[in-house]
Amino acid sequence: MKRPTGYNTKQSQAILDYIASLGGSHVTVGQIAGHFESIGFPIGLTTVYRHLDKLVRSGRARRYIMEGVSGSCYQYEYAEEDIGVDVHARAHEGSAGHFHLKCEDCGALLHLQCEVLSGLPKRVYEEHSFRIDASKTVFYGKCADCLSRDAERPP
Amino acid sequence: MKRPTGYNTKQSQAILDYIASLGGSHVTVGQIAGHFESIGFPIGLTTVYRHLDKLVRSGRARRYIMEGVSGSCYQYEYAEEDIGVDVHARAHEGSAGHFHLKCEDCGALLHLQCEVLSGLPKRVYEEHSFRIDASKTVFYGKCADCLSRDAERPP
DNA sequence: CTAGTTGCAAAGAGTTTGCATGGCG
DNA sequence: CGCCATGCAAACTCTTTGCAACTAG
Repeated sequence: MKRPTGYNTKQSQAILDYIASLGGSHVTVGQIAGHFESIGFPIGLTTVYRHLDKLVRSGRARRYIMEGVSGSCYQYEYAEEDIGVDVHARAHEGSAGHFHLKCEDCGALLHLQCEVLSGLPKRVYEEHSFRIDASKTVFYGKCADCLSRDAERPP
Repeated sequence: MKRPTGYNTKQSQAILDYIASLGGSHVTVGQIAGHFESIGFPIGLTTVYRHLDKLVRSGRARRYIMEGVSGSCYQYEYAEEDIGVDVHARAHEGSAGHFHLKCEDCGALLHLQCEVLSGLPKRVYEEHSFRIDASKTVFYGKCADCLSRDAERPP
């Protein structure tokens, strides 16, 4: 993988380490900047944006556009080994990449990986000639917590 | 369905008619405003936003946040009869309501109904206690046409 | 020394809100 | 007349760019 001179600065490494430490959970740029500010190592928003951009382009992170309570914003997550750059090349073969579940009530974003779905991109490609990009697909609905809360106290 | 007094103004009706005429294709607010300007019946951006907001809330339109070449923006599409409000009531029973496939290249919106997916909401509910709202879920990717175009002339 | 990085400030783009005007019942 | 729709302007949020100071090799 191409690695330009001087790329591994403190900030660059810190950002990569941080999103990697989240194990696939999503963060916004603001949350990342906030994290580093709170640990006494502030990183400018601009810098965070630029590094995430690099990481996304090199396949080490993924970017989603998501709707939140107050408008929309980008969310980033670490791209784990098996669903990185090379997924693009073999997506039509049925990548195992996970889907996402977003709770419309509480906003929780969950990972969804189950047997039915792991074969879905392949099936859809075979039956509909449509190549699904799992990483950009989000299922909307209600999570278990909100469902049980509703059951106790109907809306 | 509740219909407040004075709701059917010229602008309101024009916007609904327009997105309905697109047969499920998506448009941005700017495109809608541009359309009405070009036909000699300009509607202010604010008004477009407000009417779309109403339409989304009443279930006659759906809003997606999408990534474009120059940043992200909301896109709207007409909500057809069969994937409207009543899906909510029986989603947890494993509704047969179809999903949508949206081509990121050409914007085509396809209906997706296959055996794997018809049982998906039920499976996900059983395994993850998450109730999927099929009508709000869109799979992103590339349609057959764009795939074959890419094959001929790689990007 | 040189090339690349950093981050403030300012510019952009899309969306929402405040408010005065105007149309329709 | 009274209520609500309309749309301009301004506010807001998130993101990107310009630029001068700085850092690492």
